Amino acid sequence: MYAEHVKDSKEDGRLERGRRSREAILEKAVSLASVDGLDGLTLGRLATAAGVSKSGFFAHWRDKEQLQLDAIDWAARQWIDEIVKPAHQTPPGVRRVLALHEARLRFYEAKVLPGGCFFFVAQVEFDDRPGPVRERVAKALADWLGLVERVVREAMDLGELADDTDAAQLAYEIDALGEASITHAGLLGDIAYDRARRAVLHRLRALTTDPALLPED
Amino acid sequence: MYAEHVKDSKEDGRLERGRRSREAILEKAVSLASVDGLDGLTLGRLATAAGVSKSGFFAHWRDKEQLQLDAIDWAARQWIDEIVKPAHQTPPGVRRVLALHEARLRFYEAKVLPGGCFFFVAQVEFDDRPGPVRERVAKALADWLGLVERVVREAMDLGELADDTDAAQLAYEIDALGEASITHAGLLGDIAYDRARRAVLHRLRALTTDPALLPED
DNA sequence: CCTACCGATCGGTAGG
DNA sequence: CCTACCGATCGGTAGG
Repeated sequence: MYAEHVKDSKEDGRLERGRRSREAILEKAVSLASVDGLDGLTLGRLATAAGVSKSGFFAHWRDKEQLQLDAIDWAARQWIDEIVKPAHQTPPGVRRVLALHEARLRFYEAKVLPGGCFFFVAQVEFDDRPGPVRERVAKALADWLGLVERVVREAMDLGELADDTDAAQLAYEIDALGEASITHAGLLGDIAYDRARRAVLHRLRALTTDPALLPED
Repeated sequence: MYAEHVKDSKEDGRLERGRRSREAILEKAVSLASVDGLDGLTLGRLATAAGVSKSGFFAHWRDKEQLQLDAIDWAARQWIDEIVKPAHQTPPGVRRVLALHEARLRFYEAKVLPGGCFFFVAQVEFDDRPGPVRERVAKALADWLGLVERVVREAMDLGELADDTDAAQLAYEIDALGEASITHAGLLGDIAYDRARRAVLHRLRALTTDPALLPED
């Protein structure tokens, strides 16, 4: 770290410029891939969108697959910053379960990414294609489901959800109801987001020991 | 019709051969598109898979978009034959609602299409891309949701589902829970199909006036 | 010898 | 339906 800093100073901020360039390219890559997918994302269009030359990529990434892997990591950090962290401002328990789902739907509705969700597109592309990209996408999905499941268990431990709640099953349902809202909203209208919201709210109302913790419809 | 028949006889079955070739190509197209999408489907690979030359397509279709539109129609007929019709052997009511969902999951599990579901991939590709393909995909989704909703209303009319059931909301939830099972199963394992099955079963058990109509877990 | 790029072009393949 | 091609663009790499 120290060595890097010294070197960077001597060479007039080249490393720092490189790092910023890299982050800017990844942000564009995630944005474009949310529409066209990780394969539909071409280096030529990404270069144009990021304002660099095509060959400039190969100073940062060996090949397209390395770019795809780093884009997944960038999108995972965005997911944490934009969805997981805001939801953790809500107190633990059944309200935090709902807050996670609603933060996700707001992320979609606000069109933070033009295609709605990077991970959804990546999952559909790579669910049946072996390789390191698939493994990274699978890990991201498992991490998200694991997080939802832990927040559900927390609510059970606090006595806010019934003891016999199947946490993994509920995590699947919450994720499914959220995922489908993107394509349904895109094809049939924004009412899909309300459907996704009410589906989980009603599910939680049926499972909670204290309905007063949850909002009305 | 009569004129076509006469012409066909005269020309030694050419029209009939053309029709069969067309159907065989569409079947391959839907199969390949279920994995790589309607855009990922390239004419070169489709030609090889169907055992025809690339230029042979242009005897049947003006351009790639025409092929995509016909592939959607072919997949819609397959959906009716493989899912809707079998489910209609179950008596109307809450049991038929569940039968529709389970027929769909069996269609996925049996890998009738190698990618699982043609429509799911097409929806994700075209939900944010204007044009005639998008309109056809949107219509297919609306038709399916409309069918599920009508079967739900039928169950309400028969007194098997609560009077205050929101049929369109329930149709959204059933579709969402089914759709997500494909990517979840592909990335994390077949348990996703069981999760999708149990989610809808439990949802219907909570809404039915006669739990004896539904199976145990 | 390093980095972060540039303009130009490699061998192949896309839809038509 | 075939061979034979087109304009363009793909992922990736050359020298400077």
